[in-house]
This record gives sequence, C-alpha cells and structure tokens, in this order.
Amino acid sequence: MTRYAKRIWELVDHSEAHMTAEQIFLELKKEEPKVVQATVYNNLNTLCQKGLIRKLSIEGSPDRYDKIRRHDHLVCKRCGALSDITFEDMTGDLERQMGEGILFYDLKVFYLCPKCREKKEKGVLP
Amino acid sequence: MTRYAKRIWELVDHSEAHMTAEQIFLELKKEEPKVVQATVYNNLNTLCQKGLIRKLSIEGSPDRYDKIRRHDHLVCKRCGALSDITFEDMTGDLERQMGEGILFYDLKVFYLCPKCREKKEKGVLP
DNA sequence: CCTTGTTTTTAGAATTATTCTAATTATAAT
DNA sequence: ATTATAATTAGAATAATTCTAAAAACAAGG
Repeated sequence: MTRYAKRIWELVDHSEAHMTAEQIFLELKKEEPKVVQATVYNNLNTLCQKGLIRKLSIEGSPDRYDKIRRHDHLVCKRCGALSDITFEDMTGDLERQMGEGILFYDLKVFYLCPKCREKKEKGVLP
Repeated sequence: MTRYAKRIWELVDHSEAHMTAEQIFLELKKEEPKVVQATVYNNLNTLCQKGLIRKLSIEGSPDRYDKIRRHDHLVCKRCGALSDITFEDMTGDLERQMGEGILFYDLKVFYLCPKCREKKEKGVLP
C-alpha cells in the first residue's frame, strides 16, 4: 500500500466522523499539501474494492466512507445526522429466510435525534 | 396533488423498477412531452418529504425512488443489480435493543446475484 | 367569472460530485 | 541500471442535482 493509500485508510478507519471524499481530501492535505482530489477518489475506490473501507450512500449528501468493523447506523430523519450503533448481528436470521449467500448487509435506522426531538416537542418544528 | 405530482407518484408506486430521476423523467415525458427535468426533481423531493415515496441512495449510481410499502433490498455486490425482498419486520427487535423511537429502517443485503455467481464459478470473474 | 394571492412549472444557468485522460512520477522486479 | 507496473497529477469532462427568476396554472373570495 502506498503512503497516500495508507493514510486515507487510517483516516477513515480511525474516525467516527463518516467523512466525505472532500473532507478526507482536506484532512490529508494538511499533512500532504501536494495531494490532489483525484488521488483521494481513486484511493477511496480501490480501498472499497479491496474491502478495507466501505462507502455509505446517504440521501442528500455526497457519499461518505466508513470503517469496516461491523456496525449499523442511526440516521435522523429530519437533520440527517448520522451516528453509529451496533445491533445484534442478524446475518443468521436473514440467511434462515433467504438461504446462504449473504456477503454483508447495510442497516440504517431512521429516527429523530435528541436535538430534533426536543425541537419538535417545543413546537419549533412541525 | 397536481397532475404531474400524481403521475410521478404513480410511476414510482406502481413499479418494481427502482427508477432514477432521469428514467422517471423520460417515462413521464412520453405522456407529457412538455415536462422538464426540474419538475421531476422537485416533485420527487416533495413526495419524499410527504412520505409518499422513498429515496434509495445506491453506491455508484444516481438516487433511485421506490414505493413505501415495507420491504427490503438485495443488492449484488458485483454488478449492483437491485431487487426487492421482504424479510420479517424487525422493528420490534431493534426497539428492544435501542428503545422506542424508530421511524423506519432501510436494510440492504449484499450478495452475488445468480448471474454473477455463475460467472464466478466458471472463473470468468475473479 | 374576474381579481388576487399562492403554488407549480419552466428554461437555463449554476453548482456539486465524481470520473476520465494523458502525461509524469514513483515503486517494484529483473 | 533497466524495464515494467502502478500511482499521482492537473485539468478537462461528465453526470447529477439544485437554484433562480419569470411565466403559467390553480384556488379562493367577492
């Protein structure tokens, strides 16, 4: 793995931040001022292919990148805030229903985050 | 609901096709030759807000729109083919783990579709 | 069925996100 | 060193989506 690839992998893997390609680019640029966007996109793509990171497609914002360690996501329906949560692994359950062959799954649970819930209760939001 | 909005909703709601905004636009254009892309984007957005359809963000392709009736998705890891599947509802399970407050969830199960599996077995693909 | 106010649609520009191309540079393998 | 392979760069190109301001459609009240 090249220097850039390694740092990009580390940035994604050691962060809770669910960064976009742009944010990763800006972060990497702090240490490697010469790096260019395409490099970051290229590396993110190959890291995904190799299964070292994963891409999250989130409605209404650019793709985000995430570590692999098994976990699920909570998404606020109203403000889009994204956070990690780990539910019990349900691969077994799903395989019982569809048969073998699951590679992995992606579970997003939509809710109202504490901030938005509060606002809603105060009647600030519909 | 306006004429356009209604047709757009029907197109999405009565189809298994998981169409992109572009595809919906082309489809609608067959009956309504004057309609314009922005109208379709606008209506898709407001239909989503009203909870009448849902947007699916799929890695590597533009957003797709889907009916609301509860169901999950199978996605081929290799070719991206998307199909519907209905697993048992697991809202109860999830609430047991995180408490009340789930609005809905989005589950994508990644696997190898029959075509890709066959290719892989024949050694055509890595 | 006119007038007025609100919403929707339109055309096209603008923005954003991402990929592509071809040249250059770095890395690894003989 | 020499050559082959892969990564990086700059910048153009493409794709997807949103924005803007004006025009058209619609809805409600008189």
